[in-house]
Amino acid sequence: MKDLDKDFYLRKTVTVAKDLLGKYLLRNYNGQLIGGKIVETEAYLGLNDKAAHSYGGKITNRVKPLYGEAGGIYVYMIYGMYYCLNITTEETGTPECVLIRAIEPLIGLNNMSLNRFKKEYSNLKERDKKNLTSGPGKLCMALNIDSSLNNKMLGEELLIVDYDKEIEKLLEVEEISDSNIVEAKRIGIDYAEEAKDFLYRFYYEDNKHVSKK
DNA sequence: AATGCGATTCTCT
DNA sequence: GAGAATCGCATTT
Repeated sequence: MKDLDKDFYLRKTVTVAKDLLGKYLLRNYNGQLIGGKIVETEAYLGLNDKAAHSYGGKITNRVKPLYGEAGGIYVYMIYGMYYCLNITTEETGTPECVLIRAIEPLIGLNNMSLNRFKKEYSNLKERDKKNLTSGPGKLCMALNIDSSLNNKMLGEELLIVDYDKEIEKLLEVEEISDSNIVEAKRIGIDYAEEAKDFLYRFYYEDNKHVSKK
């Protein structure tokens, strides 16, 4: 199990967003790994993307991580109560990133359930099992991702890896097989004028942990 | 110093 | 489908 190379993130943001589907997002949590398979992402391009925090190349305290090295972590708070996780892409100085919108929970189910619902996973109804990590705020809650990770690099507390034998051993439930990748408009950015129609959202068509169909 | 609001989620209806 | 929760940050005074 090895973190993806920096070169993976040193590519077009839209390409990275699409290629992150199927990778495994893992959180180092109390000495254990918890997480699952990425099933939904969005690309945010920066300079010409009115939906992006870095639109026009603005540099504020909040968005500084976006200007850092590819493979960095950008976590911001939204609506005063949720966090969203992004991974930076492209060359240093190019403020672009990929928002991780949903994962399929596969490893550390009970820990994720306790973080989200203060209940054992075995006590969850089907509805809540589906709800565990099916949204950007939800997955941050389940994986205990907050602003303490902001502006750090992937690899220690948080990592993204390819499927391999080690991952296979950690799986606690059967995976949903990868289906068609859908390209869609991004969620929650109706204010972004022409950018609201960009097809920068990607998800697996048949995966039930995608936030919205 | 004050204001306005959001890359969301949950609970009702 | 509508409304509330809740606060850090960007922008304006």
